[in-house]
Amino acid sequence: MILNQATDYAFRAILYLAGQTRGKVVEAQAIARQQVVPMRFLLKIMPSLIKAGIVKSQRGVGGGYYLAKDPKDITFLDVVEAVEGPIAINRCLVDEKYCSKHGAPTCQVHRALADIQGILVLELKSHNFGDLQH
Amino acid sequence: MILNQATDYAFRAILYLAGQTRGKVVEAQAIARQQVVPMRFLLKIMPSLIKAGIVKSQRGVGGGYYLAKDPKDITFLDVVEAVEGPIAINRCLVDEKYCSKHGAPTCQVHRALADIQGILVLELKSHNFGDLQH
DNA sequence: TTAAAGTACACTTAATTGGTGTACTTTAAG
DNA sequence: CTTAAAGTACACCAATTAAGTGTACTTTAA
Repeated sequence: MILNQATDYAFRAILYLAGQTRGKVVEAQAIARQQVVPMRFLLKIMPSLIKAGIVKSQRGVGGGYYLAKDPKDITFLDVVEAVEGPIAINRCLVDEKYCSKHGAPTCQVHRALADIQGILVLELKSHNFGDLQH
Repeated sequence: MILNQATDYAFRAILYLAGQTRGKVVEAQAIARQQVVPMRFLLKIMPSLIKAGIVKSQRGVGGGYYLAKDPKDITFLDVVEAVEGPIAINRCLVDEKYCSKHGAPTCQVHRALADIQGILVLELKSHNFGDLQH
């Protein structure tokens, strides 16, 4: 029931990029140093943010990263899902084979968990990186 | 960002006990069989539910488990915390040393996460095993 | 006294986490 | 057109956690 370190680093990287003037290309080195993230690990995380359309990169000399959209359009949910994949607070919510009642509608635990997960997803969606800026 | 298997099994065990007539002692064997939980693993989980005051046990011949209180007074949060310990969606919420800004109030990611976690905890608290019974 | 039950604790195997190593590709600048 | 600074790709690794087992023990009704 915990976000992993990669997600935490992703939050910080995006927060940092959101604090730059829009479109400014920032090298990994700078993000890593400023946000106290192991540089090599950050470099491994960034591509998933790119695939998710959250940041863009520029390769070659003077390259780096910049946000692909306005910070207020980047939610916590976007970042979590980009790094960890779709949210599932219990594996029975992903794959029915893990539901001892095989076939969700009869399992009341399943229903309650789906409920709770729904609220969590909404809440993650309601926080964005624009709000964090002030 | 997922509950572990032990917690899932605990939910099912409690759901099963909640479906029995109040105070009836049910042996681990029966819970395991009915809820499709590996018996030995269940036996390892139950003591944490006992420590948390959620179930009680009777040892010896004819022994087993029964709920320590009314199902409606057992929340999902109670069970999660009994099995997994206090909830923390990010380690920076538990131990400041993991917050790159050392000292929470200045870190905006930290604040947003604390917010989200608060909602999650409330939601877990709002579901109980009495509601599941009908 | 016996056998059925829960308890305790050590162990095991596999997966996941958090990183690193090494080689590669892209690209601005000289 | 070469160089060096940057990101990318993919394989590897050590430590931790997850999920489950083995074995010995304690409690207790019959």
